[in-house]
Amino acid sequence: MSERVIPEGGRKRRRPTKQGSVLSEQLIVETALRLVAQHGAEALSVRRLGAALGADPSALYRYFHNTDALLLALADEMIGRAQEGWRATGDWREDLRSMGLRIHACYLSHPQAAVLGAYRTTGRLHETRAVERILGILRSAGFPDAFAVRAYHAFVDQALAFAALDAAALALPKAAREADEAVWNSVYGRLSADTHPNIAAAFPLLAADMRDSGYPFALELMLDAMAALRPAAAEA
Amino acid sequence: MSERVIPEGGRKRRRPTKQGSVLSEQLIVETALRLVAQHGAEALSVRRLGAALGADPSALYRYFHNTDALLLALADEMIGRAQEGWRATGDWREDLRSMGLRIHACYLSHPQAAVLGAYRTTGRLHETRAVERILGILRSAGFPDAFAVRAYHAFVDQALAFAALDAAALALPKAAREADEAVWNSVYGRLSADTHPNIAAAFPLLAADMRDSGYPFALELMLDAMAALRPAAAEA
DNA sequence: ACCTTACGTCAACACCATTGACGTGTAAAC
DNA sequence: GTTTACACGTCAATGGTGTTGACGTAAGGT
Repeated sequence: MSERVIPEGGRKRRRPTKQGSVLSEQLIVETALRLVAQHGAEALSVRRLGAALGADPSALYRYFHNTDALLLALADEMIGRAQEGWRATGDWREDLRSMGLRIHACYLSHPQAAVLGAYRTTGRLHETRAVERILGILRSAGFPDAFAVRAYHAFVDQALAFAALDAAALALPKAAREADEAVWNSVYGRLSADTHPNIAAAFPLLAADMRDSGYPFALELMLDAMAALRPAAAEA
Repeated sequence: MSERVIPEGGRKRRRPTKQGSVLSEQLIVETALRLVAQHGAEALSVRRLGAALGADPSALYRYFHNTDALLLALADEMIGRAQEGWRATGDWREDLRSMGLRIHACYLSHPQAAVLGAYRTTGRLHETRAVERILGILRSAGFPDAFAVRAYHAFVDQALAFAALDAAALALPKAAREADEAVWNSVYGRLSADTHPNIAAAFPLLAADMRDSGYPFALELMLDAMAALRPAAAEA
């Protein structure tokens, strides 16, 4: 088939499908996200997406090289949505914090899609913009480049990793999620102080804390550590 | 089929397969892990696992309710292996560090199972032991319970989240993984300094750093921050 | 030696991603 | 205004996947 996909820029002949939809990369991405939001991640297949679009499944291959390319497009769309309306304040800690929490929150609002895309490198528009911004925050905070790069890497991966972890828990089939949650009371709440003294001593606090995401606190610890390592010359 | 699976305890009639293997839950788990380790994530399918065992694929359903149950069994096996031979040194930082790195490394060695198991709460033996140990490290380091619990949560979730993130990248089909890696050179290396000044300035460092996991550095930052928040009374 | 039944096997089902061939309608060329 | 080229939606087929019900055989208890 040599090359089936035409880049979105040069599309002219928009022929409607039998059922009347006019396809586009954008429409496909939006429909896919909607499909996932409504019926869960496992509902995303080429066949079902084709049906939801009112088109033959194989028509998608005119827009995306394969399903993986489609996933990357979904991932990038979500990064874009996370950054929508974000503004730098000039306070590096505050800017990193808000960026991290936004990414986390946005992925959690589409748990099923987050699971699919959080760990991909897309190289697409929204992603490069996010990278540029975060690097910019760190470099203009006065961190030397070598440190800024390592800090960028740790920060971004932490945000995406927690987002994926928390999203995955949310995206679990209802039965499995409830079973996992019940384990805290049915197993950890009943461990003997003889065999598990630390769990027994901390259990009430533990059960309460595990209900929420560990990300905000982990993020705060990371920012603390970065602040402590910031060159004295850069301090305000 | 009512109930096809017999719990491992009550198995008596071990009939060899046509090709002579004698199946067991343990053998299946081991073979699956070996399959994944040797031939990559894609090699793990019921059919291929059956072939590797010298048995009809459907025989597996006599041992596991479905593939999800099989993968959970793999994950449980891995938690055990991660802690095998671990010993506390009494230095809380060193103990947390070694525990975190072990979990991370162990999950990475079986990415396919890690992706599915990292965000589940099993409440099984190996898991409760790990929780007890980590809480113990923090409490006997002198952190008050309320802080120890939050720190435990952040620590564990960060280890699992990074493990899942890095494992997911490894578990990608070969083509997709290579494409993601190539993006760093083909996209980020070619961004103009006009539109993306920070990326352009930091690119060589960035490309080098992104090749490895961000976890070790993120872990170190977390330990730094915890050390700074440790009550003065507890300091040696 | 007889029963019971566990468990390995077989065949079938429903789904999946992907591809090559085909023809039609569109937009550009003249 | 007609013609022409080809983009793109459609169809059919391929080889993969997990899962299940029916079946017979050999193992274990008696």
